[in-house]
Amino acid sequence: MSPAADHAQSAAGRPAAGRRPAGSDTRGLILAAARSAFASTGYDATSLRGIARAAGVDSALVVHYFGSKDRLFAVVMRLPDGFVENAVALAAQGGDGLGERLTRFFLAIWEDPVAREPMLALIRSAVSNEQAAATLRGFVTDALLVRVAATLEVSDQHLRATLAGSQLIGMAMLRYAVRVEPLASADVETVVAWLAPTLQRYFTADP
Amino acid sequence: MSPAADHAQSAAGRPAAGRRPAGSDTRGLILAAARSAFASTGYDATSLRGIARAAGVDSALVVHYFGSKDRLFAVVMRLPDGFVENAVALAAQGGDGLGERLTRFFLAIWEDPVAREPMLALIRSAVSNEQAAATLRGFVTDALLVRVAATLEVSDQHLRATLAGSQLIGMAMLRYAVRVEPLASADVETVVAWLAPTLQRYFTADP
DNA sequence: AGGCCAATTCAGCGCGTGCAGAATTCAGCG
DNA sequence: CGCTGAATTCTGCACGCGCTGAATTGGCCT
Repeated sequence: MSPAADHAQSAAGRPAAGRRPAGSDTRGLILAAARSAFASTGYDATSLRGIARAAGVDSALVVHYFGSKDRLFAVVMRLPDGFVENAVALAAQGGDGLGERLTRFFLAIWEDPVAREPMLALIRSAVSNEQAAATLRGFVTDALLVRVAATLEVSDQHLRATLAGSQLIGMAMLRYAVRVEPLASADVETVVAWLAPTLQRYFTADP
Repeated sequence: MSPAADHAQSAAGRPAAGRRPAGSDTRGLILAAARSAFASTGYDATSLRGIARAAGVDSALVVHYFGSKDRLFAVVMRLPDGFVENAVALAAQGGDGLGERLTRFFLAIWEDPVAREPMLALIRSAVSNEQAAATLRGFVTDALLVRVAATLEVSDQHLRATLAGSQLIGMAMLRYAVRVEPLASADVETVVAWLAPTLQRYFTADP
């Protein structure tokens, strides 16, 4: 009955199987839902079924598009293009003001809502998932900070880089993940003003 | 058959139900296993069955002793006595050298294998479990740093305290949870030498 | 108009989870 | 020696998980 709308669903019945009208980016919907789910609860505590529910879709469809939870996570985790290159370029400008430039760069990523979600997902997953921890380790050490530190002419480059990373990650945890006030609501300039000298000292101080 | 050893287990059979010989602190065994399990994987990813397996015990026994997973977690999370009091006492000694004393105190907790496990459990759970996050928030702000900062005569006490906390927690994450080198293997004095001035500046600097 | 195939849902398998209840074994006490 | 009650295990329920395979629908191309 009611043949005018019989294709979508039978009254209050099931959502009706079959292909949807063109232009409906279902894959994109799923990806967005996954991004937000992984960002807010981390890898382990996020379920394919939950993602599917949030995207208004059957959970098998998630598997259909992405193959497995692991592969979906990997897609979500792709960082914005040029991420690492930017960081290295920053360092190439020399040691003076490096602390401030790095702090600004790191904060800019977190303040950008698109880039923030993979970052949150990474931090949330790294503490309880060994694979994600390895990714974070690799990112913090190899990809970002060591290459930054290598351009400096000081001893203990690796230790200095890790210390700088510890301040940045600690800030990200309290400000964006756990949301401790008043750090969570402080404006960017205030945070930069406090952190930049710390990083500068880690990179250039004598001891 | 073999009536001499028929009470423990029937050859390679089941572990035999019933009460154990006296003096076997089973509850303590379970608690230790739980501590280590929660510390290494966080609340959500830890299962009662896993804890029971590690303790060489049936999972129902864990429930018998502790009632529920939540209650077991709560018991594990009890911090060593006088934890907070020590921190406040530290601050009462005045602003000079506060950065170093606080850093040393915080590191001492993490270096102590008994106190380390609840701390790890807290950090590992806080990022993906809202209840644990609230605990961490409360600890960082109310219990510890605010009371430390309140004894100082500077503006922005709360922000300063949170910044100090961000450096300490970031260090703990990289050094103890994710274990990024060379920070993870650096000796305590080195870490103190680098972090103490940072905290001192957060507590007393002008801007 | 008709066929192909991607998109989508459904049903279900095998597993692990937290937890409850009954059954068993034993230590300690009178 | 026999009771009692705590300690311990067994069985099982109801659920959510990741993932698979088959079925259905309907856009798109010729």
